[in-house]
Amino acid sequence: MQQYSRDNMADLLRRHDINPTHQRIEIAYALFSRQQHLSADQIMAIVNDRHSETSKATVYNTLNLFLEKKLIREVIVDPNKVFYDPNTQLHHHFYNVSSGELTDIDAEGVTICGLPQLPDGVVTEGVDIIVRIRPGAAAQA
Amino acid sequence: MQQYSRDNMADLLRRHDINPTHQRIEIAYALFSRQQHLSADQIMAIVNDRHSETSKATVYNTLNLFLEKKLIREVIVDPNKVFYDPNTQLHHHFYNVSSGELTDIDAEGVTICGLPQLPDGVVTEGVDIIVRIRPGAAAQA
DNA sequence: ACAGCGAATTAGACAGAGTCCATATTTTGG
DNA sequence: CCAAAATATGGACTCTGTCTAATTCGCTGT
Repeated sequence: MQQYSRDNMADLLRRHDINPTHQRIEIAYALFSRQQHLSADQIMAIVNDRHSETSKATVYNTLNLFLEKKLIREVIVDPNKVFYDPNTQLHHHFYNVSSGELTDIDAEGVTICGLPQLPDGVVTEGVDIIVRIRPGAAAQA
Repeated sequence: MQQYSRDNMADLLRRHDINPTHQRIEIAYALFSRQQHLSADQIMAIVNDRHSETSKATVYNTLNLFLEKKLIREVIVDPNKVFYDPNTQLHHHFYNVSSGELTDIDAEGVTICGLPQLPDGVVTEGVDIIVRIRPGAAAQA
C-alpha cells in the first residue's frame, strides 16, 4: 500500500475498472509514485523519458479516463493548465500564485459554516477551498 | 450607485486610475450593467454588437488592466476559460459543472475553521470556495 | 484649427493546451 | 494463430490568450 510499483499500478487500475495497458501503467506510476500535482505536459515529459513513447492523445485520453473512473482528481487553479492530483481524499489547496506551486491542505479539521442551501434539483459534486498565497511579509505569529 | 450608465463607468474607471476610453467604458459597462460572470469571448461579442468595434487584443488588454487595478476579479473554475466577475466583494461561488453556470454565494456568514497556518514568507492573496454542483436528486432537507 | 506627442487600439501572426479523426497496433478470446 | 474489439498514434485542428509593429486617437499648447 505504501510503495508504488508498476505492479501495484496494474492492480489499482483493475480495481477501478480500467484495463491496464503499458501506457496507462506508466502514467499512473508517474502520478502515484510522486504523489504530486502534475500537468498533462509534465506527465508526458516524465513518461517519455522512461520506457515507452506515449503520444499526447494517449496522455489526455488516459487522464480523462482516470478522472472518469475517479482514480485521480483535477485541480483547476491556473488559467493555463489543469493539474492532476493522485490524492482523491477530501482535501484543499494552497496555491502559490507567483511560483505556481500547489500544496495540499488536509481536510481533517477544516469546516465551513454558513453555506446557503443548494438550489433545487442539484447535488453537490465537491467543495474546493483554494487559498491563494504569494511571497510577502513573514507569516503572522 | 444602483444604476449603471456609461457615464458612471467613466467615473468608476477614473476612481481606479484608469483612463476612460470608449472601449474601456463599453467593456466595463458590459460587465457592470449585467452584474454577471462573463468570459472574454462573451464580452467581445457583447461589445461588438453595440456601438464600437473592439479588437480581441483590446478586450484582453482591458480585462487584464481592470484586474490589475482591482476593478474586477477573475474566477477560475472552468478548465477552458476564465470568467470575469464585476463583484469584487468577498464572496464564493456555486459552479454548475454541467451547465457551466456560475452563481455567487455571499461571504457574509460563511466561515472556514481549522485552516493550517500559512507557510513562512507568504501572505494570503485570497480564499476561494467553489461548490461544484450538478443536476440530480432534489436537494437534501 | 492644427501640429505634435504619448497613450491606446488594431490586425494578424503566434503559442500552448486540449480535441478529433482516421489509421495502425495491441490485446483478447476462441 | 486468426479475427474482433479495444487502445494508441500522429497530425491536423480549435480555442484561448499573447505579442508585435504599425496606425489612430485624443489631448495639449499655440
